[in-house]
Amino acid sequence: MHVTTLCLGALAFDEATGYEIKKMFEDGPFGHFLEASYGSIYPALTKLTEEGLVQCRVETQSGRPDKKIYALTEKGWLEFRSRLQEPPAADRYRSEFLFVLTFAHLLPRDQVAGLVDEKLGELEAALNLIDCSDEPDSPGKRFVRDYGRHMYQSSIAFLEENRHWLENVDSHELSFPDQHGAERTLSPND
Amino acid sequence: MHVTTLCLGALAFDEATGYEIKKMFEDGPFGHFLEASYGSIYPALTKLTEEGLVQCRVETQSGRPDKKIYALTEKGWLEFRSRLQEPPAADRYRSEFLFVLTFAHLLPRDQVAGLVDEKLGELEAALNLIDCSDEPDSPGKRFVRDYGRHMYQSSIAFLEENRHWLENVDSHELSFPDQHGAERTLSPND
DNA sequence: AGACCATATATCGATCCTATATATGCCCCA
DNA sequence: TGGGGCATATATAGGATCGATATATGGTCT
Repeated sequence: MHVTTLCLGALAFDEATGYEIKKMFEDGPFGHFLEASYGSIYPALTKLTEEGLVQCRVETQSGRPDKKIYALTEKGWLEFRSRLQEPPAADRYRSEFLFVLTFAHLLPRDQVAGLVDEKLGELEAALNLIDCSDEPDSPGKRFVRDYGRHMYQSSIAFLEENRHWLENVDSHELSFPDQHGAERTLSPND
Repeated sequence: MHVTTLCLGALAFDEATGYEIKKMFEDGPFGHFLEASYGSIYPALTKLTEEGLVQCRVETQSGRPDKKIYALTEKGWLEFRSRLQEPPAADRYRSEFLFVLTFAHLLPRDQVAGLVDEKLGELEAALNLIDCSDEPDSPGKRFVRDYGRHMYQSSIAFLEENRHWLENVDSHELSFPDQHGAERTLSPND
């Protein structure tokens, strides 16, 4: 799904500037499950304007660059509804946290505990952000927000209940294996 | 985190070809939480070879391109352990599924139900894939696998228990609003 | 006073993905 | 027995996207 489609979705809620659209991917309705950078949003808005799917109204400001407020045209509205029909791509989850934990046996115990603590803090903060956000004004928004809260809570619960499996292990394989990783491991018992 | 680091991690398990590394991001130990394409893996392996972090052994084959089997050097091993010390970037979750559901009120009821059904199918398939995979040989691998299973189960549970909030709504706002999305909505009651 | 953050647009370079090219053997189904 | 599709295996061109930075100023915090 192209960034232009995401921008159409953002503008389907209300007219907005590029800056405000970016914030929708942080705090707003798309927070926690979508991201887009200025480097993709601004070119997308330019392209949408050229295609007649959005229109731009300029508000002059002093001290800051002029505000360019974008709004859907009727053509853009129809185009967005058409794109919503297409099957969405598969969800993607990228976690360097889990990547590092995969190699917990190569790290000192304290560091593993620190990583888990930090992740728990992030998850709590994200949960808090959800609960402080505006009340959703549509069933879709509500559903998505509740889904996010559920998943964060579930993640916290798992980490708290299972972290001991990572932190209470004795063996730490810290040496370079003779041939390759799977063949030979070293532990304090060797 | 750079793809080169991910490749070092893959080779920390065992020597492998580029093709096999790619599979590790689908079925293998990194399945479900990391992705990398050929377009990034092959250049990464070339770069790692130039830097002396991995070495390459060629096995000739008939009918297929020669197998290039890559293995960590001791320098690569030390480099990988060093990179594991660095704090991992924040997790990223991208869901076009949730994006579309945010606009559930713009879609026919059947289509919403279809999307949820399809997502449930994907989640069940992913769960099944985890349960069919090899037994993990390290606490880290086991933890990560169990985390994945937990989150898939949690997602399934939420969708089954809450889908009715999306599917049993009456109002569908299908027209282009006069000014912009937030100002005026149409429903059968208007 | 000074540091930093919010506002606001814009772009360069690096990174990464998607799609494709190439080549062949195997399995399945008709 | 033929054909389609899939698995194996490397490689790259082109496009999409991100991260960092530039610019400018007013407000808040210390």
